[in-house]
Parts: sequence; C-alpha cells; structure tokens
Amino acid sequence: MNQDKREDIIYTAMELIALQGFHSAPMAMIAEKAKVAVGTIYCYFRSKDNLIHATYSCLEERMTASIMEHYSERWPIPERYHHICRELVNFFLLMPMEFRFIEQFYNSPYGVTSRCERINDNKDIISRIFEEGQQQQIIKNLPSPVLKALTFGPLIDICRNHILRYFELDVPTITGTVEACWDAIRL
Amino acid sequence: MNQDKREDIIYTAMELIALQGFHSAPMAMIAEKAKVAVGTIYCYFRSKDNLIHATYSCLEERMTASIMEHYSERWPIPERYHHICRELVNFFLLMPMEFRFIEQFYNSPYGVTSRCERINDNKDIISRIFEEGQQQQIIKNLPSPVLKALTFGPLIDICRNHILRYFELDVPTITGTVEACWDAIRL
Amino acid sequence: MNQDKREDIIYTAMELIALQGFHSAPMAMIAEKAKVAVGTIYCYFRSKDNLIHATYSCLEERMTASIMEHYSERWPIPERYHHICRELVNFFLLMPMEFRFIEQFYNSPYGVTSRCERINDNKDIISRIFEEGQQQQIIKNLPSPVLKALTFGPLIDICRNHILRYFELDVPTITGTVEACWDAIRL
Amino acid sequence: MNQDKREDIIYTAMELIALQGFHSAPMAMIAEKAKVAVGTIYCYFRSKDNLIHATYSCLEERMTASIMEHYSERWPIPERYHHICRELVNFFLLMPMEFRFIEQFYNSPYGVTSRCERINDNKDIISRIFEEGQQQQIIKNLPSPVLKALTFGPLIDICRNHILRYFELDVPTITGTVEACWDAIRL
DNA sequence: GATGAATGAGAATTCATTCAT
DNA sequence: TATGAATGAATTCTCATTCAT
Repeated sequence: MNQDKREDIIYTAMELIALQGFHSAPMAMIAEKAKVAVGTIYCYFRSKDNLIHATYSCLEERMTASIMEHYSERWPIPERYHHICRELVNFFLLMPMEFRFIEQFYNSPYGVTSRCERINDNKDIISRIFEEGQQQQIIKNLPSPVLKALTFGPLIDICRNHILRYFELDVPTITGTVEACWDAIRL
Repeated sequence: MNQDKREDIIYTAMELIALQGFHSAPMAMIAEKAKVAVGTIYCYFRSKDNLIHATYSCLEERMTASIMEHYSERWPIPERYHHICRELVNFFLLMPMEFRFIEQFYNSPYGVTSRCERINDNKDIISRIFEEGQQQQIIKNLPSPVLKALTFGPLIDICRNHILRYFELDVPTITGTVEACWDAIRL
Repeated sequence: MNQDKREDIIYTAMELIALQGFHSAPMAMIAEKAKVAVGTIYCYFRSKDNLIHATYSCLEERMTASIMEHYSERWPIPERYHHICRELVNFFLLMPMEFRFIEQFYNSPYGVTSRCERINDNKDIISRIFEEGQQQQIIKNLPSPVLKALTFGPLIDICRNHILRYFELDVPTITGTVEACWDAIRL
Repeated sequence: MNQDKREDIIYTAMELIALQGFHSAPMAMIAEKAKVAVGTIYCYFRSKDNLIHATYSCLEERMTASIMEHYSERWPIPERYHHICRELVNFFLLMPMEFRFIEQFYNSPYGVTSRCERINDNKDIISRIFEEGQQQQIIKNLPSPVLKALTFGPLIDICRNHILRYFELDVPTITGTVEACWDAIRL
C-alpha cells in the first residue's frame, strides 16, 4: 500500500467534487486526474462512498489541526473564542476547495451522520469554551448546538459568500463579524 | 392545462427531492407518486431542471407571503426584525419538506444564481430594516450580506438541526436565538 | 371533411419534413404549424405513415401535371425527351421543398415500394419515349430502368446540388446536362 | 482497446443501419447483435453520431482502396474512366450493405457535409480524369460537379435498383451503362 | 368534426463496479 | 498490486397515438 498514491486519490477526489459536485465527479475522471487506473482506486477504497468518507475524515483532521495550532486552553474565554473563529475563517479562505468539499459533503446524504455528531459533540474545544463561559457567566445560557449555530452559521455564510464570489471579504469585515458573533453569545 | 395537476407534480417533486435528493428523485418516481405518466410532467415542464426551478419559485413565493402576512413597515425596527425572524423559523418548522428542498436547491448548481441574487438584493424587506436601522444608529455598520449572515446563518442552522432531528427546538430556545441574533447586529 | 384543412396539413407536413427530416417533424409540430390540433390530423389521416404517403401522392400528381403541361406525343422523340428533362429540372428548381421531401421519401422505408413501381412502370411517358426511340433506332437498346437511370440520375443529382447549395446551376449548364443525358442514351 | 471489437461494432452498426435505417437501429440492438454490452460501444465511440461517422469513414477508405487497386494514372483517359466506373459498380454489387449504409448516410443530416465536400473536391481521381480529358479535348466542357453527376448519378442508380431488387443487373448491362456514361461526358 | 391533455413504450447516454490479465 | 476494458442497470427525454369533452 502506497500512502502517497492514496493521498493523491483523496486530493484529486476532493478537488473534483469541490468544483463539480458528487455526480459530476465520476470515478473514471478521478482516476484520470490522479493518474491511476480506475481499478486502483478500488484497491484503496471499497467504494465511491468509502472514498468520499475517507476524504472528509482527512479534511476534518487537517482543519482541526490547523485551527488548534498555537491555541492554548489557558487563555481567557473571549480570546479563545476569537482565536477559533478567526482561524476557522482563515483556514477556509486559504483552502477554498476544502471548504467547498465540506459544504457538499454536509449537504448530502453522506454527511448527515457526521454533521449530527459534530453538532451534538460536547467534548470538542468550542463546546468546552461555551461550558466554561457559561460557568463564568460570560456566555448566554443557550444549548450548545444553538451557540454553535450563532457562531458557525454566520462565519460559514460569509466564507461561502466570499469563496463563491457572491461578496468580497476584507480583514475589518471578518473582525467585525467575529465580534458580532461574540456579541450574539455573550451575556 | 390543469393547474391542480401542475401543483400536484410540483408538490410531489418537492417532497421527493426533500427526502431523497435530486439524483434519487428520478422523473419516473415523481410521475408515479404524483399519479401521472412520465410524459405528463413534460407537458407542464420543459425538463427536470425546469421542474426544479419552478418548484423553487413556487416555494419562495409561499415563504415570502407567509412571512409578510401581518407585517407592517410602520413598526419600530427591532419589532420588525423579530417578526421576520420568528416567522421565518415558524414557516420552516411547519414546512419541513419545503425547508429541506430549499436547502438542497441552494447547495446545488441549480441554486447558485438564486442564492447570489438573494444575498446581494438590497431591496428586500430585511435589507430595508438593516438600512433604516443603520440610519437610526441602532444596527452595526456592517455590509448587508454580513448582517444577513448573522441573522439567517444561525436561524437556518437551528431549523436544520431540528428538522433533521439533530436537536430538539422549543419556543424559549427559538426566542433566545432570535434575541441573540439581534444582539449580534445591534449597536 | 374540409379539403382545405386537409391540404394545409399536407403542405405543412411536406415543408417540415423537407427541412428537418421525418424524425424531426413530430406530429405535434406539424399540427402547430398547420394551426390545427394534433387530434385533427388523425381525423384526416390514419397515422403518420398514412399522412406521409398521402403527401407523396399529392406531390407526385402535381409533378406529373406540371411536366405534362404543353407536352405533345406528336412531337419527335428528341424534342419530347428534352421537354420532359427540362420541365423536370424546372419543377424541382421552382419547388425546392417538394424536391427535398421526395428525396427523403425515396430514401426511407416509406418510399421503397413507390420507387420500385416508378422504375418498373413501363407505361409512363418516359418509357414510351424510350420504346418508340428504340423502335426508330434512335435510342440505345438498354433496359428501360437503365435508360431512366441515365436520364434522372444526373438530373436529380444536379438539382440536389443546386438546392442544397453544393453548387450553383445556370441555364446553359442545365441545357448542357440535358444534352449530355441525350448523348448517353442515343445511338 | 481491442481493434477487433471496434470493427465488430462498426460492422454490426453498418449492417443494421443499412437494413433498418438510423432510427430503427437503436444502440441496444447494435450492442446485442455485436455481442457486447451497450456501455462497451461508448468505450469506443463518444456517441451514436460518432459511431455513424466512424462507420462512414471506414467504408469510404475501403471503397477508395478497392477502386484504386490495379489503377494506373499512366493509362489513357477513357481506360481510366472505365476502370473507375466498373470498379465502383463491382464494389457496390459485392458490398450491398455498404452501399445501403452510404445511401442512408448521404441522405441524412449526417452526410450533408461529407457529400458537399465530395462533390466540390477537385483533387480526387475522377476530377483529375475530367480535367485532363478537357485539356485533351476528349471530354465536354461542363463543370466538374455536372460531370460527376453524369457519371455517378446513373451508376449509383443502377446499383440501387439491383441491390433493392427493383431490377436485375448483368455484366453486359453494366458495360453498356458505363459506355453510355462515357458517351454522356465525351466530346 | 375538432380539440389537446395524457399516455407510456422506447431511445440515447452515464457511471459505479468487476475481473481477467 | 495495478490495470482499464467491459458491464448493464438506471436516468432523462421524445413522440405517435388515444379519448373524454
């Protein structure tokens, strides 16, 4: 098993799906762009579904790693919140293909489970921020999924608008948006 | 041409696509569920694309009508904002299929244009609320698309969570979320 | 039964088939262009096949009538031959749609029988010319179908070239071609 | 890619179309007769159109090769002309399916371009015969397309009559017809 | 007679997956 | 392991014909 080849396939699949959508990214095209034979993909992945899920897992890891870099749990709540928000937006703006893949993934039968898990996971970093913030009476006493909605809803929206060229983002606007998200959740 | 039959087809298409997605809602299945022949659909709609766009237009109209009922431009800004937000959530919670169709539509090649138009349209009611609010120095001086993101991002998120059964909404939570959205955009 | 309506339908069918071919001239389109309902066509013609055959018969009659006008069996053979040839070309050049319909008709399953009958019919005027010419030892002793081929083969070819704009015909060229056809069959 | 399989498909398509026409030769039937899966045809040809054009090209090549075998430009004009004519008729009588395919092809939207090119091509062998013959004052001073019509018009007509069993050809009749064609074009 | 909405069999094409090499 | 030709079910769309009004 050649790890590089596996990653080539994943990267190609991600890019193709990001740009064309699942049903316009046939296995034959992924194979061609990844410079392997169709059959080879099936050596590494059981099925197209499996390839897609593997692609998502891979992205999720990289996204988390990127956001958590330089992050410290010892910082005060607002600083931690702002850091996560800014890094999330930065990651997506630097990785537009990854963003578009994740969007497609979540809004498809494939992503239903993953999305649900993410929303209800209350051991992730953002959930811990909310919990501590509520204990310190800095953050509103709303359920974690709602606080996530108030945070990621707008952030993902503005990333999408920028990436799909609906609207041009600049740094002050990003800062303003993150600030507004904080206003939404803080007491 | 029978308007009822046309609406039957639209309704069936909407429901089927809402539940299964575009590519798992073949014309043959739509026809069967709507109790017409495949060819009949093509008497009313040029193509599957056309049917999908017509379905979206139909929903959009009904959604706007529903939200604008009992609305008055003479109310103060915060009241108008809260009304729109609450009615939007109400509409979606009462019409989960409609919600899921619109989600699929926007997150697909079909909806790109409609979505872009909606985001940059600054003559719609919500844009007027933002504009007046900014003149009255009640609302933050952020671009309209960002204010829309801060409003609809979280609202649509919690509706999705509820409808896809990721998370159970109740009235106080909805009220709290709308309040939080207002906190996000107000000065 | 309205004869005018019947002819409207035939004329529209002829024109549409001439320009688009049989399989791009659906009954619905013929009906629309002829300003009648689809069902109405079926009041006058049993089926599409029947309509097509009726259209051909109608054209054949008109073509024969046009060619035989001012024709006299008392003229000498060469004059009769030249007259028929010139009038045939004239008819087709004045009636390009009719020409194109007949071409399509003959080169399709519809026309097989009609074509065969025409070729083996030895009671038509041209066959009589050949027969008399052979008796007078002016015309080669070849079978009638071959003499027909030597006459109509080139004439129809040049009409087709002109009508499909492959090549521009002028009067001297037509005269030259008819003369050459006569050279082909004369002794 | 298997050349034999490609040729099997072409041959089957040619035969089926020759006998039934384009619209009665569905891909599924071609596949079945060629003993391959429908999808396999699409491994070798982009579309039905593409298959049809490929079939025509293949036939054209074989026809030219067959006619040009044993041909020499050093022969005198009449001998060259007679050779081409006789070989053309021989080819078609030996290859009736090929003849019927070409007929269908030319008399259809597919063949319009090919036909026009063939008629106006003046670098092919027959055009060179005409040109030299005119210089030597053996052949009438008519445009090349007309001389082609006077030659191929009758020859194709008699082949068609024979192949479609309208009329039975024999060797003296063929010879007589070729002779008559020469009489048509010679001075 | 006239209408035209409704029908559904049939056509071209796509694409995930398999399997012999 | 890697290959890529072959597969065929599934999909969209067309169109001659019918039949209730």
